[in-house]
Amino acid sequence: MIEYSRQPHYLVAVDCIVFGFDGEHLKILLVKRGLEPEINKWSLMGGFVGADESPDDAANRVLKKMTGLEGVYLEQMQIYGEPTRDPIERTLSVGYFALIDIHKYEAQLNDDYEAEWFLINERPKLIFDHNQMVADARTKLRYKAALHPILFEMLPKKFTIPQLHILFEEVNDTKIDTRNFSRKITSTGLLIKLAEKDRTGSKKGAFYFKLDKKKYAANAQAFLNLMPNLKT
Amino acid sequence: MIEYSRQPHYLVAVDCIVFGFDGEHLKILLVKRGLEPEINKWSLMGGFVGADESPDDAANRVLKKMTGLEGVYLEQMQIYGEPTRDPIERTLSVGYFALIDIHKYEAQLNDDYEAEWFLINERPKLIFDHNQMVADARTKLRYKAALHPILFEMLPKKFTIPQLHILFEEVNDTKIDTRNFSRKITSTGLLIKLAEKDRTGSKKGAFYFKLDKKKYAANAQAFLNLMPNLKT
DNA sequence: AATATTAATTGTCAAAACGACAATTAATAT
DNA sequence: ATATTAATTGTCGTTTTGACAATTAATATT
Repeated sequence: MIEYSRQPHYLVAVDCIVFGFDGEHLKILLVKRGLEPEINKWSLMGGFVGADESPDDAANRVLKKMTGLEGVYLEQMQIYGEPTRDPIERTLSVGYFALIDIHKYEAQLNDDYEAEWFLINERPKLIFDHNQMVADARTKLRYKAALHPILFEMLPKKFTIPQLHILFEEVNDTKIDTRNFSRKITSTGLLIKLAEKDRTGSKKGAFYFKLDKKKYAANAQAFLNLMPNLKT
Repeated sequence: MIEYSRQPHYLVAVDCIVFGFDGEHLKILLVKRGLEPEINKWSLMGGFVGADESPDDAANRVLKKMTGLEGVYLEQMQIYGEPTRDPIERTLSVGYFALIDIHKYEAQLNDDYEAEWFLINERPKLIFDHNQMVADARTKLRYKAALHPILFEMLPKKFTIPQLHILFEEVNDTKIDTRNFSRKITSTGLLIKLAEKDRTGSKKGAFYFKLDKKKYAANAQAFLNLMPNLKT
């Protein structure tokens, strides 16, 4: 019987930075930790990787368990593996960021877990290295969203250009010219204009759009230059 | 004494895809595996993450041990964690890709390990999921290199535009117009032209350039659009 | 019912970047 | 001296960008 003798073994966990958008601000979903140490402190959604699952499986399981949602946009970020990051026992954690439609979540809120949305800039201090994870996720979200049309994942199926516009500004923490933005985003050819208008936001109303799934899939790897290189 | 009861523990490893460039082709450095199972088969450079080191530390240690090189460009790729990827015992592996100056390595070749450079397209079948890792690394290298000036890492301190040009073509497996390429690459402002010329490649000779480290550091996060959008 | 108001959308335009392709240059080889 | 070769610099029409103006479609006000 072959074996890898005398190599140390570790716990492996996943932690998810769950991003949502309430129409005005970028938010993250946090939970009160349910086990010692640091019980009842705010933390990211996470859990240990089980014997019969991959880290990706584990992240999906954790999200399903805590939010009730399946098929969520999930992206592996990086591994956090400093030897002393968990005071109890060496644990490596795979960081993921998730983009979810905040309204979908609220619809099927699971009260078994004390979960709460926080404005990204007004979040409480988190346990362990979770603060660093959030900072990294924010950076990665910006990076990815500047090149790939992923922010749609945080909006309902039908959305308006102004909604998308605010979301882009929030994620990038900058002002973007509305006029240039709508032209650029429609020129990607990824949006299908619907007949219906959203009249809640303004007098004129803004047309709803939906995503062209085929083109979305086809453009998943291409670079789109969705963010302007602001001059001056 | 708090503990995380009854959670499974796993081995955690690192595997490195080491890229190099011989002036003509993109290559990867492989080693003959030194332990069972699959002993003497070709594999990536790897090792287990020790008790007192992070995965990043481990990757650097492995590279130092097997190539003698320190301070190598190393980037975390993703974790490979399918439950059955290692037949002996569950092992999760963090994949890294490394870019090294092939000549630097040859200079201090360490014969304790049977290491050999292979053309990226003529490599032998590798153990476990290492073939997938190489494919992923290639994709990620392309992605990153299209936006960030990292390919310099595979060239000597002094290099010529034609050298860089061939490297870009190799990495992206496409032809790039020489005339447009040299203008684009110099217009980034990242290169400093030296007085000396390389006369080995042609009659006219090509000027050597070196990297402007300051600007390189400043542009590490910016997008540069280094690859043309080939039309037709 | 006309008018003011507001936010969405479409227009304009100059500057910059892009990419196809030509011409020139600096060396060596004949 | 001339041919040859690869490096480099030029040219130019097209597309993209981003600053900013004008128009449009609705509701609210008078």
